[in-house]
Amino acid sequence: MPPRTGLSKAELEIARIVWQLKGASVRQVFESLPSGRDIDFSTVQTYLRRLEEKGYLNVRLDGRNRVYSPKVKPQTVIRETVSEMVDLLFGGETMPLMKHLVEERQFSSNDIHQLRELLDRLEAGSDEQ
Amino acid sequence: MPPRTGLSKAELEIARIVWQLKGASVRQVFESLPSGRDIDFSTVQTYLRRLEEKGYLNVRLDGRNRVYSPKVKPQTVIRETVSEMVDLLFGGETMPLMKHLVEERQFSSNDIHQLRELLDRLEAGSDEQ
DNA sequence: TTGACTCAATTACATTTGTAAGTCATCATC
DNA sequence: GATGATGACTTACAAATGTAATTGAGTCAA
Repeated sequence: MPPRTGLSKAELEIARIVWQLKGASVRQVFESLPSGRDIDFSTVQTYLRRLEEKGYLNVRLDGRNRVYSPKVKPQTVIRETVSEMVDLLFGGETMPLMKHLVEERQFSSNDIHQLRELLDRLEAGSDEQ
Repeated sequence: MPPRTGLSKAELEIARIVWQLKGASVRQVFESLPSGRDIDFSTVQTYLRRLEEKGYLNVRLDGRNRVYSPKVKPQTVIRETVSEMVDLLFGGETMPLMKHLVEERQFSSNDIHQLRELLDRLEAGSDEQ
């Protein structure tokens, strides 16, 4: 397979809907757009087609409807996108992003608790190597 | 001022160099490109011009050299870019990104230590409201 | 059986982005 | 004072992106 080329913003937006629905027709995606998001049905068609062309989605025919489903795992797309962003904004270093997030975004005390647990688990599990 | 439009990847790359140098001529930016990054001098010129047009950089003339300096604070650009990414990838929720980062990226035990401290400070300081 | 719809497929088109070439002025040097 | 480097400024141009109109076929209800 040719090296996937990145997703544009609009494509990512649409891909996320397909991921959530775990496969969907153009119409389903169209109808799942958040209310503020006012784009044409045929625009959605275009994005889905491009996502398929780029190798991110599979298509199958259900009668005469195309049903799109994830091909590349969301996990993978997320990893790649985040990685690119870390490179671009922080020269590839994760810690500055972590600091940025902790300092600039909102967390409930429950969130903080969960984060602590994540860190605990990390340390516990970091016995390899 | 017109609402700044987002930065493209190439523009962000160049902007970061200007931030680091805290102001630089085209040539200085050009020479600060990492060795692998092989783009033309005039390409750098174009990116800097666009960054200025978009309102992200200031220019001043030093003799016949243009010296570009940050206009919008890096902090702000970072906040906006991260925010957009969180919206796009995680529907605006920060926690899933935090989990992703903790689970998918590498941290030294010192990093983990620092993160714990950040969280401590957060909780300590979260007395406002 | 004729609209009204729905959908697939194709085509369109302006804007943005990544990248650079061309032109003209200036400066330093030979 | 011709020549080479430097840089500003202008222009270029293909690819990617955001967005949609058009066309044509199939389906359903009246």
